[in-house]
Amino acid sequence: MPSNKEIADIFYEIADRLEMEDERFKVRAYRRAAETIESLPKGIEVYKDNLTQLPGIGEAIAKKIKEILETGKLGYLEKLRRQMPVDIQGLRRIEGLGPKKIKVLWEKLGIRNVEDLKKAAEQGKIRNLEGFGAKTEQDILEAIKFAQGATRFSLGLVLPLAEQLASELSKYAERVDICGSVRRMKDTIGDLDILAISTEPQKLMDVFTRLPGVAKVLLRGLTKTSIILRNGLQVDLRVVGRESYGSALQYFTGSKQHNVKLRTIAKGKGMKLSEYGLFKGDERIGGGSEEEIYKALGLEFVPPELREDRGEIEAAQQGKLPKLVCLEDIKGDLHIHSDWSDGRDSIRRLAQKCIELGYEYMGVCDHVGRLRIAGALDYNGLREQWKEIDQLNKELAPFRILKGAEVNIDKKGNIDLPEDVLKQLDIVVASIHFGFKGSEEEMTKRICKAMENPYVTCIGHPTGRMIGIRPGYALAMERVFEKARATGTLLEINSHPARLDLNDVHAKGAIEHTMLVINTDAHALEHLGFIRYGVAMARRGWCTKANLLNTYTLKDLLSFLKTPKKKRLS
DNA sequence: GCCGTTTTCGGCCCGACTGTTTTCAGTCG
Repeated sequence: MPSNKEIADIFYEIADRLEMEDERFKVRAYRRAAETIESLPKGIEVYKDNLTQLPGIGEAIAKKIKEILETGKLGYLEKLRRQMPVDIQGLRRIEGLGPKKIKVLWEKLGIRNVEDLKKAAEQGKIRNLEGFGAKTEQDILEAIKFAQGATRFSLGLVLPLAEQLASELSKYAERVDICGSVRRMKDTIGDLDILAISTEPQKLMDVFTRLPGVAKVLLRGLTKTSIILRNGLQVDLRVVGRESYGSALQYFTGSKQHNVKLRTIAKGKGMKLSEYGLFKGDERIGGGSEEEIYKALGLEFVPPELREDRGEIEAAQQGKLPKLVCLEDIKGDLHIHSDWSDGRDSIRRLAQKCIELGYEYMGVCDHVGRLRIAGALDYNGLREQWKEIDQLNKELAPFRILKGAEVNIDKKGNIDLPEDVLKQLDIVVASIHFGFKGSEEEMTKRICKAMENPYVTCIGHPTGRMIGIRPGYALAMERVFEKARATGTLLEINSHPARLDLNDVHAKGAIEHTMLVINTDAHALEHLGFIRYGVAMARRGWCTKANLLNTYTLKDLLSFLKTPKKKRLS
C-alpha cells in the first residue's frame, strides 16, 4: 500500500510535467490535491469511498487515486514519463531549476538527471543555452554540490515514520524503542535505528522485512536486520535480551562521541561499558536501564537530546544539567498563518485547535506588506482581521488571540510596513524572504538593522536554511545574538520540519544573550503539531522554560509585550 | 482539474527577485 506521501509525490510530479507543457490551472489542481493528500491525518485508504469530499479532489483525481491504490501505479503518469524520460523529482531539488528550465535542458542537451546536469555544467555547455548564462551555470554547480551533500533526511520526515514502524513492530515484541539520532532528535537523520526485546526474533524479523515500503533487505539475521525503504532511508532493527536492554539503548542512541567519553569514564573507575552492560571485572553491575548506567558512572541522567559531547557529560558529573523545556511547558504558538493570507484554515479553527492543545494563547501572523503571497494583507486587510480577532477573543476567553504579522526585511534591513501600523500589533515577526545571496557582512547588517525597529518582536527563521535544499544565508551569528540582546529582540526557533531554524547549535549560542520563541509557522491545522520539532531543537540547545517566551503564562506574556522593547531583556 | 451566494461555465494568488532578456521568463514564497 503506497503511503500518502508517495501518492502525493505522484501528483506533484504530474503537476511538474504538465507545467512543462504550459498548462496552468491543471498544474494548480494537481498540486492542491497533492497537498491535501500529504496532510491527511490518516492513511488515504480510510477515505477511499468519499475521496471527492476532500478539498481539491474531484472525480478525475479520485479515479487516479483508486488506480494507484489498486495497482500501485498510475498509467497517466507513466505516459507522461514516456513522453519525457527525465528525473524531474531529482532535478527539481536543485535550487533554481523549475519545470521550464528542466525542459530546455532536456530538449537542447538531453539532460535526464542530476548527473547529466553536473557533467554539462562542468563542460560549460549550459551557459550558451537561451535563458541561461555563466552565472546560472555556476549557481547550478553550487546547488548540486549542496543537494548531494544532503543525503540526510529531515527529522520531520523520519520521526513519524519511525513511530509508525515501531508501533507496528511492537505487536511482535516485548519492547520497541527508536534509538540513534532520531531519539536524540537531531535535525537531520542519516539512518534509523530501532531496538527491540522479543522472544520471537524470527517472527519479528519476518514482519520487519515485509513492512510496506521496504525496497530492499540489506542483511537479515536474528539479532540484526537492515532494510532500505522506498524513500531511500536505511532502517536497522536490533534485538537484544532484557538484561542488557538499557545498555543497548544507551549504546545505540549515541552519539558516538558521547559514548566514547562514557566508556572512558567507566574505564577510569575500573569498569567496562559496552552494549551488553556495565561490568566490573566479569560481574555485570548494570545494564538493565539507562538510568542505572549513568548513576553507576556518577552522572545525572542525560536526556538523549543532549548526548552530543557538547559539555553535557561534565555538567552531569557536577549535577548541573539544565532542566530542559518540554512540550507541556509550551503555552502558545506565536507564528501562525490563517486563511487571511496563505494559510489554509480560519482563525477560529486554528484557535480551537490551540485550545485543544492546552494553549492559553496564539499569535496570528499572516503575511503583510510587499510580498503578496496569497494576497498578503495591507493595512485595511489587517484592520478587517482585527475585527474578527476581537470578536473571537470575546467568544473564546480566557483564551487569547494576539494580533500579529509576518513582515519582510528588505535588502536594506527595513521593514515593509510603517511604524504607525506596526505599533498597533501585539507581535511582529520579521523575516527575510528574498535576497538570500548577500555577503555575510550585508546579511548580518540587514538583520541587525531590522532588529533596531522598535516594534519587531522577533526574527523569523533567522538563518533561512531549508534542510536539503539550501544552506542558510551567511550570518555572523555572534553579532546577531549581541544585537538581539541590545535591542530586546527575540529569535525564533521555527519548528517547520524543513526549516528547524534556529537549529540546536545556534539556539545554545543564542540563549547566552537573548530569549527565544518556538513557533510552528503553521499554514494549516495539522502543522500546529510541528511544535515538537521546535521543542526538540530547544532541548538540544540546552533551553529551559526561562529561555523561551512562549512558556510564559498569558499574563506574563502580555506584561512582557507591554514592556518597551529595550527593557524586555534587562 | 476543481469549484460554486459569480453554481454546470468561467475563473483559478500574484508580486518580487534574478539573471539575462533590452522588455521578460522562470522561480520562489
